[in-house]
Amino acid sequence: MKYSISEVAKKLDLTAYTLRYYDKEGLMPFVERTPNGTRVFKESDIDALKIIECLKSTGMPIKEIKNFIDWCSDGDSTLQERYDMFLERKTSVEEQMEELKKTMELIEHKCSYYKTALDAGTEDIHKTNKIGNF
Amino acid sequence: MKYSISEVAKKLDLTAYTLRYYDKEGLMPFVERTPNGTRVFKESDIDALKIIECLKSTGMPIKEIKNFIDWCSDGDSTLQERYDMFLERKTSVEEQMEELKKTMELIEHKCSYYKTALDAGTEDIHKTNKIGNF
DNA sequence: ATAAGCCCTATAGTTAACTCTAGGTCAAGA
DNA sequence: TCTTGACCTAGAGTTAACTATAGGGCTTAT
Repeated sequence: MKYSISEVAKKLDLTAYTLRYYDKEGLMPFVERTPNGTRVFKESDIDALKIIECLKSTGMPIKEIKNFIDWCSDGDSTLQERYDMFLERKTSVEEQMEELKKTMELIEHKCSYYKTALDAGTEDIHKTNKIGNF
Repeated sequence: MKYSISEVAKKLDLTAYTLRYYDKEGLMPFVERTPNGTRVFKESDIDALKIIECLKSTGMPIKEIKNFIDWCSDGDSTLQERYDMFLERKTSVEEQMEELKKTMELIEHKCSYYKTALDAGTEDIHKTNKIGNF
């Protein structure tokens, strides 16, 4: 099955602009073209784009994702680099999860703070203790 | 206890530039000044900045954080808005956690993919099945 | 009293990741 | 044939969030 750029954009919830931008940045060297230059995406290209989106969602900048794509093109000699990169991504995601957990605790604290204030009709209910007055 | 802008920057792992930028964007209307204009931070200002950092870490843009700060200045009439905002943040963080979990699964899959390839010395070990060739 | 070191404002510059416009090609339908 | 609509490139514009510079003011140590 083959897809046009706008079909892929819809599938991945991106715009065609974004996909062309990724291509320009060297993230999609594998996508083939018709003789007149139109991009033709195959199933495996979409899989690769899903990995790219995955890496992006870990906060990895596009230039670093390009390194990975280049390594992929370079073949088996870069297996170690790619393995190390994913291990590093794993660590990064773990840290982000920890960070989010802490954020969640503060947010939940604020939710109950405002619930109490709302029930009382005033924030003054909290003003007796010194912390958390925001 | 009072603090200078650079002391606060160090405490919160930000730069003085960033703090002045926040101030310019209206995030710190509560910070007092000496007669000649120098900012003087008190403990409660630092607490407020921690909340701002917390909101920022949920992905909230500075302009929306400013809305919240404005509501805080407006007093009890905005308690509902502030409560709703934190509930919304809570939902957002929950979604981000879900997203990160999915990301983690893919990353871990890639880790074992590359571990296997590395042990075999070649990525070809995976080439028999059609998916996941990246 | 003068230089160092911190503070200030206003404003310009940077970076990442898009997002859009202009100008053009090509294929299919009325 | 001619128009519509999808595709293309090159390059300009946008936005958020800083980051830095220029020019100036206090305070403190030599």
